Amino acid sequence: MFSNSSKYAIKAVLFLAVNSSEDHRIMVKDMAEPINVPQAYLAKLLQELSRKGIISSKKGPKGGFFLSKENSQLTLMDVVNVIDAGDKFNACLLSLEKCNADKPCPLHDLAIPSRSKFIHSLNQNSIKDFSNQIEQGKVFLPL
Amino acid sequence: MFSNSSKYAIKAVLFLAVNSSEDHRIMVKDMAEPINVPQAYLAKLLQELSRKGIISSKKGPKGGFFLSKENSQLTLMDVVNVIDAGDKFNACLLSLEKCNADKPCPLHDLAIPSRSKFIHSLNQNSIKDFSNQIEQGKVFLPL
DNA sequence: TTTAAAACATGATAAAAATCATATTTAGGA
DNA sequence: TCCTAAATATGATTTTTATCATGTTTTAAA
Repeated sequence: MFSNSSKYAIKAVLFLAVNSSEDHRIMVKDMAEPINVPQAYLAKLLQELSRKGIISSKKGPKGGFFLSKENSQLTLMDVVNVIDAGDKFNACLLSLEKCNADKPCPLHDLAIPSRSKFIHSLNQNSIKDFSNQIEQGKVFLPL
Repeated sequence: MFSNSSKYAIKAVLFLAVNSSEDHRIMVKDMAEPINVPQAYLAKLLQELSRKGIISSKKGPKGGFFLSKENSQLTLMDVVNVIDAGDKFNACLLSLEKCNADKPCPLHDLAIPSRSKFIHSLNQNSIKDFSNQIEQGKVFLPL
């Protein structure tokens, strides 16, 4: 479903959503271990997310990464779209070019309805929504 | 979701289900193009499926691959379990070790219910069921 | 204004997945 | 029996993904 990279990116963004703010930035080296992602790889991912405007950053001493108000209005779909290119969520499960609702492949009807629901949630819930859920103890982080 | 390899394997098995029989075997070179899979790669996959008892084969002239009655009682889950190792269908979407129904990760409840349904269908429907659906024109092959 | 701490940019290496190639074994038919 | 057509076994190559490493730029603070 998700590549390793986008799993890492999601974990990082959720971590920032819960733990960072405009004036409390977090350095790569302080989040790599808590979210269990190799530090150098995480750095690369965070830089890309930052470059694409998904997260914010500040250079130099006391610098680090954080989510702005605007950032946390984005969705996890925005996050994975930056990391994994290509429209993987709308592709046929068997990668059949011709597969569609009219001429469905054998797996289409088994998979698409539930998948659309999932995609919809990814598109509807903002990052902020997720961090709220975490803070309310409805879902859990140990990442 | 599925690796490239298991997509190929599923396509091959469905093709055999519809087109082959105990006494009408099909050669790699005659199925590679119809199902749109590189021939040498397909050969390797078919050989593995055969070795693991998912499909049947006969060597030598007039040989080829086919599904026995028993083979077609297997499920697509059996197919992918042979090709993609590891319990990928029950793993957390974020690969979190600690994620479970009691302490769900933020994506758990969005994904698991629909995913379980899909997994259930993969486990319940036999290959024969799928080829029936194809023959009845309910689902379509162009692979 | 100098120093050091941070992100940033870029490229190198490693591991995994996909693809290709080829020699060996089996079996049908002349 | 011999030839040939097929699967089988095995390994090599390529491509993609994941990971590591290192020099450059920015900026806070002494």
